[in-house]
Amino acid sequence: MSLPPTTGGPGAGPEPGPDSSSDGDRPARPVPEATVSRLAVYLRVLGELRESGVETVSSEELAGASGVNSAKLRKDLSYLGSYGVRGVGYDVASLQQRLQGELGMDHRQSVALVGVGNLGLALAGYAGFAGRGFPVSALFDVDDELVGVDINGIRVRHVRDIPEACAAGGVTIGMVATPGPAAQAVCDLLVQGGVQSILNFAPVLLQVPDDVEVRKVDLSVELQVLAFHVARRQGAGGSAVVPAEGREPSETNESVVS
Amino acid sequence: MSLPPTTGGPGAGPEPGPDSSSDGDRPARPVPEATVSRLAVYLRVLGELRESGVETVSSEELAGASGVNSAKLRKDLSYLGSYGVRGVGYDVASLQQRLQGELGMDHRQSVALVGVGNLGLALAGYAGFAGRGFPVSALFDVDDELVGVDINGIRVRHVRDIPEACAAGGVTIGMVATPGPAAQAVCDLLVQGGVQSILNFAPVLLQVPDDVEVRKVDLSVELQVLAFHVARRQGAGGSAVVPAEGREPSETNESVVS
DNA sequence: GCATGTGAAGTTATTCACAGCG
DNA sequence: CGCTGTGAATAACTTCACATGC
Repeated sequence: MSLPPTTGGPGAGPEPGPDSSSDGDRPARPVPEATVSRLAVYLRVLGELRESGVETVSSEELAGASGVNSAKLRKDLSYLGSYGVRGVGYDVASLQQRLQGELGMDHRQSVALVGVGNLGLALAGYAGFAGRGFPVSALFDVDDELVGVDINGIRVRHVRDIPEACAAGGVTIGMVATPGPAAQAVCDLLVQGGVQSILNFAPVLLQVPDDVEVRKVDLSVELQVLAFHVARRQGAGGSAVVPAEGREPSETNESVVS
Repeated sequence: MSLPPTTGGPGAGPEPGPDSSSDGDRPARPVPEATVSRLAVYLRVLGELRESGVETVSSEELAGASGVNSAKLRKDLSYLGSYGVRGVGYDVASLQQRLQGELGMDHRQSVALVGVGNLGLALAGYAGFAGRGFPVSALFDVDDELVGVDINGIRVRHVRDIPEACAAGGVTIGMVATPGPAAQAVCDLLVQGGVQSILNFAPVLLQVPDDVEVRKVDLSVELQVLAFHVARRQGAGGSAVVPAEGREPSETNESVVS
């Protein structure tokens, strides 16, 4: 029960070298993690601009539409090299292409979704995925009622088929939308199938090998951060608490997706 | 088209003083933003520990179960004051209570959800919300097919009722799960209804007054960050790109939830 | 002239390492 | 003696401000 946290090694010490992959070439251009998330945002905005027929944008404009300030945007883009023209701005089409390349959109990304319950169904049907280059191409569940059912033209398969199906289908990204208790087992199956990137919606900490990347989306955490700010605004400073008429938080904590 | 970004002022210059609010009292305990998100995670883990009958945890254990290192956890908790016992650890129950207070769980949090489509339905039924103190208490949509329908015992109302219903129901948090183009209008209605915290699932940047807090959950961005790491691993360093057999990203970009 | 690209300064967050207390 | 709480050191990220080049 005391396994090491996400990133770190077994506990020995800090990692030996900055990059252990055998490529050996360039120091693998260090794009800061914070920058990567924003690149994805810029890419969407560029898509919208392109549809609107805009051919060129300044850092100021693109930044404004992305919700960041222009200096940050320029610094972010500078990690990819110079793709702007001084005194003019950026060419929308070519910057878009550059970002797509950088964000791995030139590799085919194949997404598998495990857990076709409440949330899973929504994710399976989420137009934003297919529309942005991440078509969900495989569905899995344990429920016999669901296995065999067609959703958006994709047949739900049993989770036991995950390793084989993922390996065969070249799945690069797995999404885990199962109840918490099932998540780790499912994750292991995905890893077994060669999946190296996992988006986890289950409220648990997934344990994975060092070469697998996990991102977690925790909706309750998002709400709680908002609740914090609500409390901050209303309750002001005090430490004493208002009893919140007639209802205590109580220890209810069933957790987990449906 | 050149509205100022989220936080900053009109753009004149740096703010005059460190704190311009008129409270004047304590510097309003500065809990770092990054810490707040983690407090929510600790709170969940504490709930699980409590259910397991654990009465005391060390920073090491709690940190491990939360996916952070122990120093960070201790520093995070230190912003709330000393609630641990040296040489022993933390009392699970009292720490849980303390965190609940800090995260606004002692105020009643009432959540309104706008957009009962694909994703909205899933969110409405997400057990994790109700179970963790965030019951969705109001549903809204524009679709006449949906208005009037009962979902989990809650009747869907028309979006035009948002201002009145939110004000009357004391809604503190609004969730926007509409298609992108509708999001801003919906957001305005929520703000009109007095909602000061919004969780936005639509792929657009919401424009709100300074006293309203918005958090954005963008699933495509999450996938793209993962895709970036996939590409980084496989494609290695090179700048030149593999044409990805037979399919270009193309300019398809319909975006938006169903 | 004008907007990019970038060193340098500033800010925020993480980690270290150890004093202090039960 | 063990584990918390925290100042100090480090690292990551952001913002500033201006040289650079079209």
